[in-house]
Formats: sequence, C-alpha cells, structure tokens
Amino acid sequence: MPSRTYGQFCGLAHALELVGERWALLLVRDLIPGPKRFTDLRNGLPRIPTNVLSARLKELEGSGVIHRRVLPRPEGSIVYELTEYGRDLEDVVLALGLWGARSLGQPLPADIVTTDSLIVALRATFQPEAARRLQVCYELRLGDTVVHACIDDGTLQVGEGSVAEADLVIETGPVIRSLLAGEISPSEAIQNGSVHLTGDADLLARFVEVFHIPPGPSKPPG
Amino acid sequence: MPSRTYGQFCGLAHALELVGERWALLLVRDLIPGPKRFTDLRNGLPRIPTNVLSARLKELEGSGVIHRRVLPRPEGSIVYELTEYGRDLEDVVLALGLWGARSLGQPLPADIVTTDSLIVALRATFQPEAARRLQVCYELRLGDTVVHACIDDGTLQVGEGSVAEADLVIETGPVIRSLLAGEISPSEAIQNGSVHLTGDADLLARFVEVFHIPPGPSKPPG
DNA sequence: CTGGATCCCTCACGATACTG
DNA sequence: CAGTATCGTGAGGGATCCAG
Repeated sequence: MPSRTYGQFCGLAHALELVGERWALLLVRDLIPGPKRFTDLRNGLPRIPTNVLSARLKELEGSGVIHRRVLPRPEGSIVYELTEYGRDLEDVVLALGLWGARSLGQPLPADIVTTDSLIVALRATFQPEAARRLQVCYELRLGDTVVHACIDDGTLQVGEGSVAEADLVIETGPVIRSLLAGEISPSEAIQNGSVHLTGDADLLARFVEVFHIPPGPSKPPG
Repeated sequence: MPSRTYGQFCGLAHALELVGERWALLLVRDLIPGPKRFTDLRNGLPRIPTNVLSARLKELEGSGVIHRRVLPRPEGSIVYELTEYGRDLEDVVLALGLWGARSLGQPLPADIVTTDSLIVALRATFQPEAARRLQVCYELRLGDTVVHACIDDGTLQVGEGSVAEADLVIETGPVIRSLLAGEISPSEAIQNGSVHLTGDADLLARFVEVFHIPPGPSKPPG
C-alpha cells in the first residue's frame, strides 16, 4: 500500500499506481515477447539500477501483472513472465509506443536499440490490412540487434535473431524510423547508403507498407 | 527536458519521457473533456502540489502534448488544452483506465471521484454495439459528482452536471464499479439500497450493458 | 480571486559495492 | 545468476508567499 497514492477512485489512477512507476512499462514491454530472467531484464534495460529492478519486479508481482516462476531442474533458474492480466496491457503498450514513435527524433549518442524493443516496435507498427495475401520473411539488422519478421497473409511472427530463409535482409540504423514514418522513401534511403539490402530489394517497398508509423505533430517538441 | 532519460531509441521509452512522469497522464485525462484553467486542474487533482502541476504543464507544453492559450478579453484568463497530438492519447488513456478499473478495489476513505474522471470512465466503458438502436439519457450522481450520459444509436455524449430530461437518474456510490463489472446485478444493488433510481428503473439494465468493465484478474492484487 | 513561484523536507531513484 | 546493502542526489509532497 503505497502512501504515495493519487487519492482518486479511478481506473486510470489505479492503473498508474500499478504500472506508472518509472521503468515499469518498459519491463512489461520486455516481457511481452516472452519470459525473462533477472539478468535478461537487466541487459535489456542497462540503465536500471538493480535495486530498482528488484523493487519493480516485486511490485508488479504483488499487483498481479507479472509472475515469478522457478524453472524445473536442472536449470532451477528464475523467470518472470506476464500474467494474463499483464498480457492485457500489450495493446496499451503497443499503442503508447506507437504514439511516442511519432515524435521520436534522432537518437542521442548513448541511446541503444534492444532486441525486445525492436520486436515490440514491429508488432506496434504492423498493418494487417497491408499484409493481406502477402508471404515474406524479413531479417532486420540494427547494429548488433537482429530480429526477423515473417508475414503470412495478414499475420505476423517476430522473433530474435536470424531466420533460415529470409527473402530480404535489411541492414540499417536509426533511419528506420524515418522510413517507417514515410519521411524518406526507400529509394532515397538506399541511395544515400543508410540502408543496405541483401535479397529481393523490391520487398523493401512492401516492408514500409506493412510496418508504418503515422505522422507526428507538425510542431516537433522542443 | 528531463536529464533522467531511459537511454533507448524506442517509441515507448520516448512516450514515457513525454507523459510517463507522475501526474502527467491524469492531467491528460482531465483535459480530454475540454480545456481547463490552472485552478480547474488543481481542483480536479487536489493532491498535486502546485509546483509539480506547474512543472508538468510546462513539460507537456514543451512536448507538444498540450497548448497554453490566453482567452480573449474580457476574461483574459489562461486555459490549457490538448493539442492534436495530445488528443491522440485519448484511446491510450481510455484503454489504460479500463485496464486499471478491472482491478480497482474498494476506495480508501480519502479517495475522491471527480467529474472529469467519471466522464472519462464512462467513455472508456462505453460499448457502442450494445448501444445500437438505443436512445436514452442518464443522469449519474456519485456523491457531489454529477454527470449525464446521452446515448443515441451507438453514439455517446457525456457531460458535466444534470441534463434537462433524463430518462433515469442513478444515485449511487463506489458500488457503481461492481455494477459495471457485472460483479453484482442491478436488482441486487437496488435491493441492498446501494443504488437509488428516479425515473424508468428498467433502464438500469440497459445502463450496465452499455457501460461495461471486463473481468479482472482472478487473483486480486495483494 | 487566479496563476503561479519559493521554500523546506522527505523519500524514491541512481550508482556502486557486495553477498548467497 | 539473482539479487541485497549502502549512500548521495534530485524529484515529489506540502505549506506558504507573491504578482496581476
């Protein structure tokens, strides 16, 4: 019972008491792709102090958002996973992430892109309509971060690392955001060298249709 | 410009840097029904210190989420309103509020219900399909907080205060949540006196169909 | 009276070191 | 690997004060 309560009988206020603390929703984000160990979560959020990570995990467990589970022998290690209630946050997390992506500028030099954030970002930007009657596998490489996205008639499967038979491998950087936001065209990106392709290059046009970020605010934040 | 950054090039991390600070999303909530003055916001969130309110308003304005506007004479007063970008947060706020409402327990003695939180809650719980071919006006009274909700064939209009010709006036308390969650039936609520009706009492059954909170976690949070 | 700014205190957060 | 312990800092909480 946090003494630091909003003092309102309101669903939103209660939600913010459950997952509104710093780092909490980023932990939920990293648990969306699947269960994680303490160290995995730490690696996915290098700037979180371990005591804060520990505290958040306890709070989220107490709130029924995540569940702490001890794996069967011989590993015997501990994983954290979303409960059913926690999984129901997925749509909110995706929507909020997409909203934020609309005003995302250039990354600071110290900013990183993690595997889980990229997986969730692909899910958030996925346009099922645009993926109808489409069957293709992409491999996306942002620095050391590699994920694959396989599309099969309106459905999406994203995962960590390479995939056996990608139709197109996309190697790029933060410019991927401008690409998905339609701020630059695929051909521009290829020409200025910010995107390198291996495979069927024409599939990049499909990619930016299937994964899309809506326009952001006309007056960018100061 | 918070020096306290998450250090990730990620839409969600950026969104949380914009609206993830304490009180920020509650301010957005209170601005959803319409523009508000500093004092209105303060009254809607009695526990927010004025310096924090001031800081949040500046940050949200700098982020392009809200806009500070000086009303024309003779009032000359200042109102804060959501920008278009800020308005695009509405669906997220409603979804997060609905998620939180599912695990909302009994209010603490000091907890309050404000007009704006109630208006937003009604919008969040509204089920357009259940409101098809329905035309009815409700007046909802929770203590001093009075709002009206008028339904017209799948559309909803909510507002502060009474409405001229309500078909049903519902006077109740926090039990309204259990009612919308289907945890108790309208007849039960009437029988035990936790709901008092004026008008066509049969319309209460429609009310709990049109405004609904999905089931919460089976294991309630500790 | 509205629309804040200023002060002081506390506690959560952040960084680091350390333990089972 | 999975956390706990310690300690400094800065944001949040609460009251008061000030300008238009």
